[in-house]
Amino acid sequence: MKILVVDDDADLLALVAFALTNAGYAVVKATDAAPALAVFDRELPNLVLLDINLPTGSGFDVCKAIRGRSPVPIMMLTARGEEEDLVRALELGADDYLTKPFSPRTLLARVKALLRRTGIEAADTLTAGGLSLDIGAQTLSFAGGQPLRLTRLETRLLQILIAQAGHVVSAERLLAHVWGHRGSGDRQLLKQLVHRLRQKLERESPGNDPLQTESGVGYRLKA
Amino acid sequence: MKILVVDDDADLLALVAFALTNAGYAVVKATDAAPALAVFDRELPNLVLLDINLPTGSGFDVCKAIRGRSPVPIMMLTARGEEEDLVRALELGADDYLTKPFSPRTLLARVKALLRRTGIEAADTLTAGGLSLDIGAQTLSFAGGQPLRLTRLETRLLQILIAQAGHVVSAERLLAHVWGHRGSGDRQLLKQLVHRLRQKLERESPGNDPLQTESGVGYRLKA
DNA sequence: CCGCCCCGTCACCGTCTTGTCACCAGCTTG
DNA sequence: CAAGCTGGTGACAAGACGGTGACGGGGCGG
Repeated sequence: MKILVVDDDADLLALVAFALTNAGYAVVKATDAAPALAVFDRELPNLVLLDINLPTGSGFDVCKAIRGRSPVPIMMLTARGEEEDLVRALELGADDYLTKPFSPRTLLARVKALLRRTGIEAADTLTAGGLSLDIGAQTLSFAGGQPLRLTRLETRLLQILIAQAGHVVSAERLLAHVWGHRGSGDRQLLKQLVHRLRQKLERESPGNDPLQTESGVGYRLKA
Repeated sequence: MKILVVDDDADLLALVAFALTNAGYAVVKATDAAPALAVFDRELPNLVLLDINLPTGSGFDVCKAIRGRSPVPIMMLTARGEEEDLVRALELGADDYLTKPFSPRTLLARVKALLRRTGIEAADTLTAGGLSLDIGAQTLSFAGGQPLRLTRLETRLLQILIAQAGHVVSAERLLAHVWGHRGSGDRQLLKQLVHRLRQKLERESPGNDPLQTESGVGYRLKA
């Protein structure tokens, strides 16, 4: 589940990104109107959090532009006292709004409700390099092949590797993402998990290991 | 399809009731917390529209009380500026919310969306993969076969599985839908229900189990 | 009141998942 | 070359998970 956050206030942006990331969402950021659209086209997020006040161009234009190319749910962020703007945004196709200041808890509850409302809950698949990971169903599909069942840990491992496809992901980061802080420093866990996942992949598509070992650093998924 | 509307504003109540009635729903009304629960128990509506601000007792208590006895979808009605209350309601088990003022058109769209999402569509029969479920009669028919009698829980289980045919439905979601929040986390209930349903289906159509187990995730109905 | 059905609960079993240990090979370093 | 580190591999066991049978309480109709 990928969320685009657009706000020119760097502090707020960082806070929101932190809260969402902690809740398991992938976050992409933009601080102005034009970059926001560029990031949108590149990342195709599942939800957009959009500030009304942007340095150049307003949130309205961004809202309208996004709505012109996708039915993705949009939640506007407004300062108190901008209620009139709000109405305009809703008419332009925004789905919901949130008044600043708000707590991370509020943000998460509203984001979840909006996702539920628009029915985009579990339908998130990550794709890279001929692999397609369905996180909800815990399955992995090769380009044109039938789905392969994965375990919980294997899914978590691939989730981050596919999201970062082509880039090395450090062992520490993998450990933190798959096991939480508990597994910190235990490379053996990671060794075994990679080993077992490779066996599964090998059986499915022999002689083509997409998991590359970066000695002394971590692992990388072939792009 | 019966909808309970709870609001102390008589004008709004009349307006909402009018819009819903026109759209073909049966509407029952209440203007305060205690009567709302009484009406709920008597009428067992399929959906609840619930104002947060009530003369005596708050919408929270009503929401919690209803959620304690039924997984019926609940949509909260809030005035602008009550966002904090909203979060609490969502955490208490409300499924969606609507901010006043709203147009009748918006109301209908959201009510329909919520009913669709929770699988309680107006359609009395759901069909998928050669199975046809009559919710009102609690019967299931195979393609070309005679109807099979189901229990209440079996009907609720199949209702969501058929609505999501071909897609995995998580155990958590099944538990929430069949038992409400009470059954949360109790996989044994689900195990037994699936077991009993499979026995019934097996007797009816041997060697053809449409319920697929997705280990570690949930169940899926063959499309 | 009695029997039947629904369904919550317990117990047991086989399978799968996962943490842990042991060992090996390759590379680097002194 | 020896020692140490890193990564790959096999094996084992505890625990989780799903399937199954059985028991019994509560509600309902006869």
